Amino acid sequence: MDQAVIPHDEFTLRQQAVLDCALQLLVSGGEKGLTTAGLARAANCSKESIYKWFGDRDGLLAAMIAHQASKVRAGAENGHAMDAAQFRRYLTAFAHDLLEVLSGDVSLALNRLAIGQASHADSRLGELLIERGRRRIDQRAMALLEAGKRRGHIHYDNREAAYHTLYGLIVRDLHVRMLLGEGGVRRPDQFDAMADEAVEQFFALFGARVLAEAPTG
Amino acid sequence: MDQAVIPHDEFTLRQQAVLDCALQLLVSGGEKGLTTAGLARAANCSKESIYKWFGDRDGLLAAMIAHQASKVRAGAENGHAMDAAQFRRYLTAFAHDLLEVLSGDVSLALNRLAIGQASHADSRLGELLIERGRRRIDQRAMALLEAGKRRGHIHYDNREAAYHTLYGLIVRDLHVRMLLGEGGVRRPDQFDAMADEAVEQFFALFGARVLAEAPTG
DNA sequence: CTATAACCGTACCGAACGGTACGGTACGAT
DNA sequence: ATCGTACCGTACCGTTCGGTACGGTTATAG
Repeated sequence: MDQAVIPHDEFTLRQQAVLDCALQLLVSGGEKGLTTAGLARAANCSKESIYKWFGDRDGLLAAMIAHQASKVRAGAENGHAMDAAQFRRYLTAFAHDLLEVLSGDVSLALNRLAIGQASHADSRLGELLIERGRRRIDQRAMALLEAGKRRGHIHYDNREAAYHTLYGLIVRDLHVRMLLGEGGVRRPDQFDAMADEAVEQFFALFGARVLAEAPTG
Repeated sequence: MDQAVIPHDEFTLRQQAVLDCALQLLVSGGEKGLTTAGLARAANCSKESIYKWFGDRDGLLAAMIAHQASKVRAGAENGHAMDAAQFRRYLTAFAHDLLEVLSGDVSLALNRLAIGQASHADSRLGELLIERGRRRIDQRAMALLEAGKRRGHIHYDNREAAYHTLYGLIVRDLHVRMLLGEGGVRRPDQFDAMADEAVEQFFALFGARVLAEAPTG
């Protein structure tokens, strides 16, 4: 009652608004488009508040990552009585979601930011991005794979290896190409077909029917 | 005779030395580690020469990419009388080379640079990187696939799709993770095993024996 | 009414960087 | 000897940006 809005973050609503504004600036202008003065102007707040809330610029960037990560809900389809077709649908949905997430404006901008900061100094932004953003996707997918294996829909020896293969089949080199800004790579209208094909290939490799030639590594 | 050294570039030897120095600076310090003043100091040249040779900073970056790309030799194994085992070895070698290239210090630094510049302004560095660096790798691989198909070792309908699948099986999410600077991802000692497994899986998908379930898209 | 706290807007500072200008030097051509 | 060219090293300029300081404003508590 005294807290009508669930605190999505460790941040105030006002701070979240500022962080959203910062994300928008980052998306539209890249790293150089996000300056403390510009953010203060765009968000109608003072630079002093920004520094009080987030410490310094790196703190702001970390907060932006944390804030954005707190927005994505990890869809947990635990699959009670999941038959083969349902399992396949879940996998396809995961593939589609993954492509959607990776091709999102904010995701691309944050990944570009973290990658740009990855070399000079130990800014740990990359770790933060992986830990806060990717980890829960990985967990969701691997739980799904585990459930599929338990029900005999697929077979594998190494869960992480199987997941990484699935990831590779879905994403291929799309992520890097989008990060590089190559025109004509982002085709959300083809995500359905890409997800279908990736899952098709994944079943060809790990489907329970094909036990004959298990990868010998 | 009058030109004992083959002109690898469109650049003077002196300019190439400066570009190499710039690449080294970029590798060690990231984008912020590469300043015109710092480059002039490290390469024992004047800033004026840098600007005369390369125009401006973006010209320097483009020249660095072109210079680096001119170094990698495109290994052309056209495979006369290439039997199945030989084709498989070629594919594995390609996979290994790809992992080596993508995990190289200079490659990672240049990709980070291009990705960082990808958002703000139309710097076209990403396009340049893909066109000069990736394209010839793609060509080499697709020529190899084509030869393998012609000899009946593999089967596919769409050459590019097959290649992208091969790429995904080899690289997975390794490239992005390395770009993000995640510790413990670069394991060159495992490249052999990874290449083997990727090729194994590629044959499971596109090997000539398994014509039964062609991907219906 | 007053004190305190949070915050906005603006002004300011110092450092770094891209880019330019200039004096000095080595060297080949005439 | 002299001219032109290419280059080095340094100094310089304008701008931008991260970070700080300060005065003015709202609002809540006592």
